[in-house]
Amino acid sequence: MTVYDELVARGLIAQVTDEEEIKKLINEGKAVFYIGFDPTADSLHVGHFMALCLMKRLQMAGNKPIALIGGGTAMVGDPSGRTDMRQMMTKETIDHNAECFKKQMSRFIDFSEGKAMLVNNADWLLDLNYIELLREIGPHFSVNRMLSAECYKQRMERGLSFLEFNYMIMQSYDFYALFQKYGCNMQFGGDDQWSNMLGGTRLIHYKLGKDAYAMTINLLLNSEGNKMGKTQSGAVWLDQDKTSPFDFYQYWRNVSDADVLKCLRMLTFLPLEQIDEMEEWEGSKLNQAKEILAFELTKLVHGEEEAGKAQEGARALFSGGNADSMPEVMLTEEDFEDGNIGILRLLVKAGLAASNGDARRNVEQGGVAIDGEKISDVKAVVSKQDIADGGIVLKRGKKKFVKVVIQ
RNA sequence: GGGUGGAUUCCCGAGUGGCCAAAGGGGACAGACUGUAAAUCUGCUGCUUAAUGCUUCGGUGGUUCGAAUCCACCUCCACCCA
Repeated sequence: MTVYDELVARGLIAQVTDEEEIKKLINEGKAVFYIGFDPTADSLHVGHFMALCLMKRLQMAGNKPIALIGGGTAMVGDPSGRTDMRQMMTKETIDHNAECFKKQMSRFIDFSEGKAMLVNNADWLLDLNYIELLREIGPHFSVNRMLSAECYKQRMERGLSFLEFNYMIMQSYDFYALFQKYGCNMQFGGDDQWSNMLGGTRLIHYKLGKDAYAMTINLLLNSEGNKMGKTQSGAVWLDQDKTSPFDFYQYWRNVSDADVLKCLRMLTFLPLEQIDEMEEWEGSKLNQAKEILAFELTKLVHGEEEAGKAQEGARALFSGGNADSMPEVMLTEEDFEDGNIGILRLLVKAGLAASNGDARRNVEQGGVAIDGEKISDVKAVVSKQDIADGGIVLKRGKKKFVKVVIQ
């Protein structure tokens, strides 16, 4: 099976500019392609992960990836598919984030011996001269066409600033610059980037009379049509200090039935035949597929050891037992009064409840347990000795566990 | 620059002087049922408390016994006109 066919079979490809040509290039390992990542946070998240996997797949097939960090484009902010303007970020924040991205990326992509490149568009965008740029590429962009682009649709109702409107031009310029500098002939990106990417191919065509190609990958949506990789407390990060391997594992362990196979295909490197077999699994057997998904992804992001720990921890916990690898919370002397701590305060301290009121509610509704024993009295107290002796497992709801220990 | 309409709790959105910690919906959270899934049903959703109390309706001042609601100024947003 060729790389291209595999990408199709995994449901990754959304749109392409020239299927035949792209197929040929990447199957023969002749593509020099880039994917842009705007450093809008200090860690990559699941959305980026998909793109990194794609890079890896193509790199393994002999193509050369260029990871572009958008130090320049982040100064502008991509309005695609957004309802609100992004918060403007300072140069310092962007630089810091770019550094973090760099570190994380090198864990996935092999940058050695010129097998891949890492560049930052701040290097060429920041020094552009306004009038020069306008005269050089301005004539090639039709405002009418830009305004009709799908990615601005939502913004046409709520307002689009001139700053953000220029994002497409910056991204197009990137492609144009990379094409000239490094012979980059292809751009990949999320499907929401389609119009920005077309801008680049068009610019290259007008300015240089050459052909460049673009391909988008499907966004990872769940069966309800929402973007995956988001929780109520924010994104699922690849940085273990922001999302622990255990939480990362749990996120995938908990995907709904309807989404497991899709996630396995799109995100893991498991052979397609193996995934196809799982198609037959029904009912509770699908739970096994979720375990595989969670393990595989945690392994890719945090390594096999962490993945193993997360899996064992989760298994032990959900089969009613205790576990070593779960989030731990330390209490100090000041947290106790007369050698005791109230259950409500304990929940708040452990980060399992937002406030005393929240904690109270959870206790009253029967959602709190210590070492497997339900606590139904909001006035219950836990003594220091009980915790000191090996710690206790505090549970809120069905899936939230914390090990409480004393410093 | 001129005009009009807006800003309410996580989101949408009602409320136009006391009965408002603020309807309704969504989401989130907890419980039941399950398979750490989905669907369904129930509860719950500012902080604090034993009761009570405290802080909130874009901002700042004001009127009033009493303001999310009335007035003034300001900030921001949308639409129309230039």
